[in-house]
Amino acid sequence: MNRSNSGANLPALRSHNAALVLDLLRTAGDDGISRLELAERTGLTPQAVSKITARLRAEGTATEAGRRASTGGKPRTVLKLVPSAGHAIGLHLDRDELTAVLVDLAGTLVGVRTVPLDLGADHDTVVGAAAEQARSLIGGRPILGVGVASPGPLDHRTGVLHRVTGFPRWNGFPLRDALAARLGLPVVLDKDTNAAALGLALRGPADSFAYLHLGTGLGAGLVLDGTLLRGSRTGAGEFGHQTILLGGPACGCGARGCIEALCLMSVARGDIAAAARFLGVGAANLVGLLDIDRVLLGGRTVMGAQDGFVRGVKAVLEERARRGGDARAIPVSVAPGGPHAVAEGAARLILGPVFGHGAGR
Amino acid sequence: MNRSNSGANLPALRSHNAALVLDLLRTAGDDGISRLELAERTGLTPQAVSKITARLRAEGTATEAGRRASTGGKPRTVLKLVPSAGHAIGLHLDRDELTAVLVDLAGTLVGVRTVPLDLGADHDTVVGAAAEQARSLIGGRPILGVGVASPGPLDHRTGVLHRVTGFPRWNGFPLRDALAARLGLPVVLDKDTNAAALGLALRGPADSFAYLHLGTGLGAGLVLDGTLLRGSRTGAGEFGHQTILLGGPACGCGARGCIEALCLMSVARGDIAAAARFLGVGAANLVGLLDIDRVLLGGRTVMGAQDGFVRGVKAVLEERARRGGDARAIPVSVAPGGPHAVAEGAARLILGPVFGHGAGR
DNA sequence: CCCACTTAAGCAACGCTGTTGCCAAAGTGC
DNA sequence: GCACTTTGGCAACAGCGTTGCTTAAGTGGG
Repeated sequence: MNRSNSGANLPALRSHNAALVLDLLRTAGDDGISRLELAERTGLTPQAVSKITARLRAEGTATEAGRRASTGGKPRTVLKLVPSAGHAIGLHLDRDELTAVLVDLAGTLVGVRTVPLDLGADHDTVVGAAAEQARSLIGGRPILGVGVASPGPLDHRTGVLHRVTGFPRWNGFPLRDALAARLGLPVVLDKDTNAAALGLALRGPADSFAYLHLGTGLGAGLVLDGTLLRGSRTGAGEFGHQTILLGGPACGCGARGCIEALCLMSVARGDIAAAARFLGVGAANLVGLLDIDRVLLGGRTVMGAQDGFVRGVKAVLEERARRGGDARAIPVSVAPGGPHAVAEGAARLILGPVFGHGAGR
Repeated sequence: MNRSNSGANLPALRSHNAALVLDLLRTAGDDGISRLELAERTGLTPQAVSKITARLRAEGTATEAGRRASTGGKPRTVLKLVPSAGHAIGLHLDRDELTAVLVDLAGTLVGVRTVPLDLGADHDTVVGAAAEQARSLIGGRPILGVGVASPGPLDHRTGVLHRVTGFPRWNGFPLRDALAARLGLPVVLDKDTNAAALGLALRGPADSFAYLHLGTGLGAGLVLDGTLLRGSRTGAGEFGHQTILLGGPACGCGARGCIEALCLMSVARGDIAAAARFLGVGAANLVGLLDIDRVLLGGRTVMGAQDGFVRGVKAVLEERARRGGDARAIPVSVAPGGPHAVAEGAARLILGPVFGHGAGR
């Protein structure tokens, strides 16, 4: 059941269990999963699973697809998700570019459109462009909703942008509601780093990780136990302005010794190893504080020197593990996913709740 | 409903709603709460609340206690928790002292015992002493369980201690099961900082905060949206060894520039202001990363110079807020609760689940 | 003082949930 | 070919919150 302060009734119970089963079907992917395995994994009785899957099959969300080998009796019937039963739109509003994707229930990319965008243009132009790209991808399909990833800061719960760095015009603009009104669809807004992290979270099992994004700035998306951490004001993940060198070089934010400043200065000097070490120190702080399972790196700067960054961050974390007497250090790797990763993650803002991955906070 | 990967059936639904109502009764305290207000707050229908409260009254957990003023019709009947309907034991195993408390359902202290303890003694002696103190407080009352707070690191899920700093003998000892076997009661084990934070979390509404504990070491308990963050290996909250001054003075952990080292050195010099500033820098990093609502300070060192620490930490956070253009800085205060705060928090490890504050992870 | 009105809370019937007991279907292997 | 194992559906059921209605217990105007 999802964490909440609200009471639960029978419809809530039903949709909770349905979402749980759907999530297992989604995770199973092309392998499929049998009714009995669903029963084991959910703790429900086989009969309850039969009823739930019958409903899902009736509405077209799931289907029978072959059977397993027998183990001495009737072989198990394999159930699979029907990815085409639902679609979601993901929009990535970047400073100079707009990426729109259409994905199916399984999260598979069905369509992409990328167009130049001037985030400095007026509200109507930008919202209009976003709506147009979304509509051109939909093509008459029933759509669950539209997820929008934008540079922060913003408020996820109200869907209002704050003072987006470099684009003061957007301060206070209710982007979510404006777009929802244009499209007549549910819209969810979140930070770009959060969308990226959510996309990564829904790829695997529910664990804890940090996604560190080094591009023109440095931000983080935090996933704890499979749930995106947004913080009280959608401000969580301000990783770039963590102080790691008191009295260090000045940062654009007005403070001194921020990771972002140290990293970017090293990158500007061409010293990837130094940048990676600074990033590693921040990652080590974060790993200690949150006790996460892994660290993922991404962003244009990282992608330009993947090995150097992974090696450098890994070295710092291994040093930390040795000091602590831990057998294994936290693994570091480059975040999977191509150039549309953020837009695909934005679509997961819509897909997540379908599979019981609640809104978080 | 609590977050979980397991299916929910009718008994689960029932206990979820019952816990929700109980939690509202607990929060209401002596003021009590009416059935209609319970219905509004839970989203359940008034009739459902009537049924649930009838069950709670039948089992003795809740009771009617007076009525509100009329607003033109039948006055609302006030319901209250019956604190004496259940009790829990909290044990605080410190390096040189054992504190045991008995609290009722409302978390009110009913009994305390403090005895000297040598954590360096053998397993049987320590477990025996803990069991004896617990038993002496119970006095025949029905007890929900025993919560144990111990210095870390340890594994909350298995109830096994790891290499407790300075006491290698405990490495790998299954303290939870050993104590449960002695007492014949459910036992939950957690870190002392986590117990303290949980105690603080259950005092007010579900928000997000960090409890920073500065004593012989420096640790943190993190509560996000009312839920204790334990991390994947009960290791979350390692705050003392966050690097904030690269290449700084050496720390006992083997690294350099850890907050703990900087703080303790300043304290040793008698420079509370400097120590507070270091603590503040760590707090600012944490506030940015997790976007929490408030910061609470505690521990013997802080208690010895409360004003100095609060002022120092507050100053750094205010500076941070000014840089970010935020109207208000995150408030800082000294954690409430007397000398038994950790033991009382340990008891909340048992009481929490009764009120739907799940085990977290 | 009475009566209309308002508000609170319970009773009874109900729809829907997952569960239980039972049985048919569909395999394996001696 | 028959005994056995395993899967999965059917039907009856207990229990959840909901709905429609009734009763209880106040206020306040005439």
